[in-house]
Amino acid sequence: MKQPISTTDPAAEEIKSLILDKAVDRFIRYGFGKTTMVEIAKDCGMSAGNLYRYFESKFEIGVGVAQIYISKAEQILRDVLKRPGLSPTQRLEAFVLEKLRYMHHHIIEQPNVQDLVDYILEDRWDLVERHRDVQNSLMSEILSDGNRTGEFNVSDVVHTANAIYAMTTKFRLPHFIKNVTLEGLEQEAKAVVDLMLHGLKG
Amino acid sequence: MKQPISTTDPAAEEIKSLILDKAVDRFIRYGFGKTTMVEIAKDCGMSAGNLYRYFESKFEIGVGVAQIYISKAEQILRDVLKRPGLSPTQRLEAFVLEKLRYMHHHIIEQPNVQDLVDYILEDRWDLVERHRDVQNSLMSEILSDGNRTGEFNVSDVVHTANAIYAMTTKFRLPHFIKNVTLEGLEQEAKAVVDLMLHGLKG
DNA sequence: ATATTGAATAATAAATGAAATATTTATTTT
DNA sequence: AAAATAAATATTTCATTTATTATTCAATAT
Repeated sequence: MKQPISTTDPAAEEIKSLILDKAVDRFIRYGFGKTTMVEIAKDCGMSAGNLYRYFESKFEIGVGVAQIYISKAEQILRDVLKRPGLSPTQRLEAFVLEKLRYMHHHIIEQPNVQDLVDYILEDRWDLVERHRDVQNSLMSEILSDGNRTGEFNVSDVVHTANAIYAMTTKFRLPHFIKNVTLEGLEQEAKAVVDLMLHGLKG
Repeated sequence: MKQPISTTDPAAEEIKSLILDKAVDRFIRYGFGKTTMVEIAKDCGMSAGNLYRYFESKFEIGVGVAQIYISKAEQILRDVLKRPGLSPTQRLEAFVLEKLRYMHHHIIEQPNVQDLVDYILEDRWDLVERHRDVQNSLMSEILSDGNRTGEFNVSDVVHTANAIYAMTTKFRLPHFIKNVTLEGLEQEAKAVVDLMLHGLKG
């Protein structure tokens, strides 16, 4: 088993980006399974064999594409934290809704990519965990901020961020997002956020 | 297409029960796919063709078995509502935890039946919806009771029961229950229940 | 007449082999 | 030497056949 070339070489990094760009175009149009290494290579103006100097396998190209989509989602969520003029409460709701909208958009508009990401994440639970950790870390910031302003009263922000993540699981699962309207889902998500804010006793 | 005999005939009802009993034994041991109609018929002391006087198809036998398992779950949850000496808060937590334990038990101890139920429910969304409605109706009773005692302050019990159902989705999904310990799941479920009780502002 | 059977048919799943594709390696180019 | 190719090999996929199983139905028993 031959290893790809060093990832620290800056020129190689550009070629890897090119490959991911061309691959993603194919994956969007035809899906991961229907895209061949020869096609990706041709789009990049190189031979199929040469792809293996940059990626260990077709699967690893898929991993690269999935990581791009995960990174985009994380960027959107980071932007929610930077959005000016929102109270912690509003920020928390926006956080949940933006993730829901991102998922819904890709499931509806780019089902092939969504299928690819799901397929990759089946074998790469570590990426799911890392993405969860990033989200929980961002959520912890929102909770800490709420504590600061007095809006929240959360004793263990990390523990609570985890509980919120569990509570909002449904709004990250393609199975529950397909075949229903975004509007209906948003209403349901808002109800969940409202309940987690005020509690049954409030 | 020949229809099965009338379901109001009491003798026929007993035979249908026998068929479901024998079928479930096979499904538990060998799974739905590996069980043949001839085997079920032999266990019942009849011919395969005769099964069709009682069930339209093998799939409908599966539906019958799935309904039994769903009914059992609902009975367990009804029992939680009758359990004496519990506060509404404790009842709510017990409700969520009992469903989780029932799911976990079947996923771990009887994976073949769990697979069958999942397979049937894929094509019978109506059964999922009915089961959800039953659970939400029971949860509404718990919430109303909490309002009565002053423990809860829920303005729209049905709406809130729906939100609780959404919040606890994760604890009903085989995908999230496999490969983790029941103890860990229970802790997570308790954290979710605690958060939905007190809210972030409490 | 009703219930049941067992053979006949239809549908499904498993097995096979051929074609396509991923991956490796020997060779050529830069 | 490093980079890339193109041919060689190993896997996987896909269509086709074969076998199994579900379902129907004409015949038989109750």
